[in-house]
Amino acid sequence: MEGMVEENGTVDPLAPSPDPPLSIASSVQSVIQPNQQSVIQTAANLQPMLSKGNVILVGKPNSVIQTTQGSLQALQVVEAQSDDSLSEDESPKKRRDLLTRRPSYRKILNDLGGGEIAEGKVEQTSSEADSELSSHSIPYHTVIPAGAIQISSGDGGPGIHTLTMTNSTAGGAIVQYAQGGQEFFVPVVAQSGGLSSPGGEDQARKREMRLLKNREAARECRRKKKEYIKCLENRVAVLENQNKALIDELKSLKELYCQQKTD
DNA sequence: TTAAAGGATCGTCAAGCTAG
DNA sequence: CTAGCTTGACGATCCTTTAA
Repeated sequence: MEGMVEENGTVDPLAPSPDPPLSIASSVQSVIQPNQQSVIQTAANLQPMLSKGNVILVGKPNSVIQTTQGSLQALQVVEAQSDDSLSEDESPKKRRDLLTRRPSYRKILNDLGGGEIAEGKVEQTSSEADSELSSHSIPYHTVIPAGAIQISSGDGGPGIHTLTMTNSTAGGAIVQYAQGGQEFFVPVVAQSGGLSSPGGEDQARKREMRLLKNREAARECRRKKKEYIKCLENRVAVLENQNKALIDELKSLKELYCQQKTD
């Protein structure tokens, strides 16, 4: 690929999601938007690529972007760290942590600003996520204490129309959800405290509750992850378009220059 | 048609993070 | 400090694709 910024680097997913592809006129001004906190990850030896107009200086941490307007934009350069760079005597656990731990999607998308993932379990911002949810029929349910009935209104979740409590007993109940033509059931355990029970039973109930919550949390987490990945894919597409436009612009300017030279 | 391979999804555990 | 939330990892299961 003969791209400029992307040739040797990857665009950081944390960068705010871009506006629609820049017009040529504006893209000539700056590859990196002044108000965007972009991070460009590059190969080690990427040389300055433009001699005039925009200069992108990379290759060393804490580099700076200098624009024609004379304004300086701090650039955080993330040095690619391969697995090899981790010391060998690092314990497997620590090593694993170093490799895997990353900011939460909520944090990332909060940083993104516009691309915030819906907070809470029943909000949804992206229509794609909507379709995904419907196509996978992910049960968007809410844990409620036994004995209580929660009616979900329109904004309470995508397509949850009716809720009915069945089989309500002292120990718990089955909550029945109807979503479109589908129905699904969720066992709900009575919240501890209201019932006197032997310790073991209480423990087991607590565990059930914890597992249920974690199950839902995992679902939610996976949904966020998918949405986040879609965000990234969209961003890649936009940046590729920008890149293409810039290449075309460069080409036409070159042609113009050559033409004028021969005249 | 069927078995194998590979991918997707799920539930669970564990550890980090955060709000109160 | 603690309870609850979030998320990577892992194993199990299901689903789809592909070759025989």
